[in-house]
Amino acid sequence: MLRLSQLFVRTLREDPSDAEVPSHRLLVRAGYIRRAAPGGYTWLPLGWRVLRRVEAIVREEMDAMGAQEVHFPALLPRDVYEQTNRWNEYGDNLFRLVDRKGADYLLGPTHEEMFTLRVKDLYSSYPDLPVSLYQIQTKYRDEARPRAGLLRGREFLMKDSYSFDIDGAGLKKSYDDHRDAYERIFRRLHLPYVIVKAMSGAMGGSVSEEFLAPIEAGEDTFVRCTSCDYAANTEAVATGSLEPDSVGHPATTEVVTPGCGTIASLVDFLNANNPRPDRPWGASDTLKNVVLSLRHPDGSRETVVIGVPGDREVDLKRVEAQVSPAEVEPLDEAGFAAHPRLVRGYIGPQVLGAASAAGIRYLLDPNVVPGSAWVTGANRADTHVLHLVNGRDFSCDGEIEAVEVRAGDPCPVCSRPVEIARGIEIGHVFQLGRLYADKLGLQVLDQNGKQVTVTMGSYGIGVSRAVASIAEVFNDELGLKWPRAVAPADVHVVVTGKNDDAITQAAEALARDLESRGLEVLIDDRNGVSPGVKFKDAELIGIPTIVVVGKSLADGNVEVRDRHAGTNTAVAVGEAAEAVVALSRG
RNA sequence: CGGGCUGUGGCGCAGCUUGGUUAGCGCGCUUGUCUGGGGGACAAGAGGUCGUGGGUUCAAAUCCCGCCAGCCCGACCA
Repeated sequence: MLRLSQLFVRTLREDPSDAEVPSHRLLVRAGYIRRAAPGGYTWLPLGWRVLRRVEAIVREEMDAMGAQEVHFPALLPRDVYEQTNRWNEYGDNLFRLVDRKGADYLLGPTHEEMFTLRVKDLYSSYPDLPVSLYQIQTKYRDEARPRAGLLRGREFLMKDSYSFDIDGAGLKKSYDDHRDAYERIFRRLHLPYVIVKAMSGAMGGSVSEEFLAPIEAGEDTFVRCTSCDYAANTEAVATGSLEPDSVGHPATTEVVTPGCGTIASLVDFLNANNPRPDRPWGASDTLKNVVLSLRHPDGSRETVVIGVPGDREVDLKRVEAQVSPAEVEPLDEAGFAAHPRLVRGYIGPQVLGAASAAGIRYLLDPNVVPGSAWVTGANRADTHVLHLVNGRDFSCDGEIEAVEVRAGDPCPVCSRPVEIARGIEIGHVFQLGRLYADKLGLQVLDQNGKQVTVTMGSYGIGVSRAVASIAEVFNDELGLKWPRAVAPADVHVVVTGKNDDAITQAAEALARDLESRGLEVLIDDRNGVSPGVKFKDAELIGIPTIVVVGKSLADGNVEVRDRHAGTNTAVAVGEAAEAVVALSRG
């Protein structure tokens, strides 16, 4: 039994000034956590209980799907990460340290290498596979900017698992098993989630999905269909299929457009001097050609131009996800100087293309559909062309998903409008394939006695982040209100009488009764604390069932309050324990 | 890493502009009395390197510079 008179906790009457998002504010205020370091939190007894309950659910479901729990060190030697080049590639987010001998170490941000090498160490033939291993481990990432309390720390608890299979079909099954287990886990946690398609980046062809909890404080933006179940990370979202433009367009004409280096000025100028007969010109009639510089992994640079409708911005993250592993940035001054054919503000596709004299690749966003007509630059200062038709007057070297996605864009599956939402990544499932196994030489003998490279998946759940996400979803103006599956206790007994009187005795007896029925009980047995304070604390702490033993005892009743339903029911003392048990199981 | 704001007892804040008593208020904490169904009252207390290092000055919480930390926005985030 937890006694509030003894419990190591202090609730705060006011919000801590450094906490902004609800989960951070309430977890600190209700005495679950305290900040200990930049991006690091101390778990106080209440918080630690919630974390352990979440962890237990994750563990149960992982075990149930046949994964085996192991535990690696968080402190890892550099050389292993050298072999996969992640010592370098992981960049500044890797926590690095040096021991007394000057040897380099790191604090594990994720453990692909260690698991791969351990499997290589123990297993060597196909009957050993498949195998899925997992751990629940403290992870470290040297985030440039920890924020939002537990939602984005530098030290956090994560369940990471890895599957090892002999072939693609096996990997697919391991992946699906994990995906199913994740769905069960998040359902049990009562954490709403959306599974979104994620970019697999350089691993081309591999499958990756993220589990996002749709909460405002989240830092991921995703797209979901208002009609079907399509959802995707904005980087991975595909443009809905658009009809080609089959309307006949007038022949191309050049117009002199002095000082029209921007889309807005161009549209204004055209409406004033070259009005359309049918409707005013708009930014969406213009073709904007954005010049980007790609930096390839070998260090070489390439200039490319991407054509998008003038009313849209280019989303560099989406572009980067598609040209990965190359990195993308806008072309700088020196870059323009090296390409005299690119007349800034007046760039048009007529002179572009890999086969052109300039030799610059020209890519089009799918929103620039075949047959559509555009106003665009004439590649001479102060001159634009009208009615330049895609396919008739210019061509491209390929398509690229480049524009920022907007609410209302058509769903790639059902063409109904999509919406944009915010979420936090609480899980990620990833078919790694043979990337790590290749680099670390994880091979086993197959049935024919041949060495084959093992294919892998990696799967993560942010356990501490899940706690924060649950707090983010389940709260109101009074405080937290935990789902029963993860609450720090099942029932919170509030004693409003003075010590040693009948009320106290009845409350203590009820608490013991509840405990003997298998419930975890938190009792507010503090003496000399007014009822108002106790009620406020109970609501703030957020245990889903609150039983008040107080003045209604005179009528033989206690009050059973349901924090979620907001109900307050008088129940005879003798029936209270049963009623609470029923509520807790309901 | 860039921009903005901030750092004063456990928590929330005032004081800083214009340097000068013993650094103040509310909450919380301790003791006592009262009170006892919505953060109650009265009284007496404890608790402070004013983030930190340097500088200016007879004198710095206050002015100047560096650093550290926090929050927000952006960049970053397999």
